[in-house]
Amino acid sequence: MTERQPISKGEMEIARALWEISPATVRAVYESLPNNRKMGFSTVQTYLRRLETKGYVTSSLDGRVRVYASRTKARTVIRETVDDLVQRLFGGETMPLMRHLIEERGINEKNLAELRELIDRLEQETE
Amino acid sequence: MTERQPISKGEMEIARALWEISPATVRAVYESLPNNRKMGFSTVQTYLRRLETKGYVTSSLDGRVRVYASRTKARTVIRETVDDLVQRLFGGETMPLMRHLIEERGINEKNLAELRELIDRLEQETE
DNA sequence: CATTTATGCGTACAAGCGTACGCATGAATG
DNA sequence: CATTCATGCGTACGCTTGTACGCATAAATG
Repeated sequence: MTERQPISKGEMEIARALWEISPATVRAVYESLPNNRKMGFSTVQTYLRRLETKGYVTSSLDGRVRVYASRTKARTVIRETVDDLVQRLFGGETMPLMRHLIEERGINEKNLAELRELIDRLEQETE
Repeated sequence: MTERQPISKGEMEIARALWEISPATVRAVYESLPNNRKMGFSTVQTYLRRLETKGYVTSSLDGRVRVYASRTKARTVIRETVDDLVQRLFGGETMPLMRHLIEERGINEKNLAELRELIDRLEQETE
């Protein structure tokens, strides 16, 4: 695994936006942000530039417009980020986070069903 | 809820260490850190000072040794932190994180059982 | 063609972060 | 008692982060 510089919280939002629509221009990323998330165009530009420096995205000029594309898979970034969080906040244990999610964040009917399925599947594999 | 300044990753490790053994001196916190986590005594000291400034912990002098105590409940900090993460990395959806945890982080036999229980209990409450 | 609009790119800048040193002072040890 | 050890407290310092401005230039519009 290539050693990348850690991604920051703000960069993460942009990385996420990008890998939903990659490849995309700064404007496209900017406009894809949730409406409530007020962040200037040039801020997005800076984040994308930094993400490129850090190795998370690539870019190339299409005419004179720069187009950014994800370079690191979402799964990878998520894994690294979550691992780090679990390490720092729960000493490396997964279950406390699990518990927290189930107990403190709303899980609806459908999610419950899916969760059950996931667990079933995992149990299959385990034995 | 009192508006606190956001806690940083490093501070979080120390906050966690503290609420496991609070009240505790700098040294106690320092020594409670996992062995692999190399961080200087004075760094821990600085983190605790900053945590106090930010309102996460309190302290008082016992003789000439300062004793720190948690002031914000673990649950609260965890909620804030996880909410933020889920927002930035999953656009506010809980399930993707759930899925990630189940699929990408090792969950053993016993955890599976507990998970099942949690889900059952939640299902009771839901209806 | 003149003007407005959009973009790239360089630069900025204060606040926060991670990590720590040094000094003064009080406690412990020989 | 003299020396070593531990701690509080002030301060430091380069790096990162969040947020953005300004200029040059190219494209679109009137």
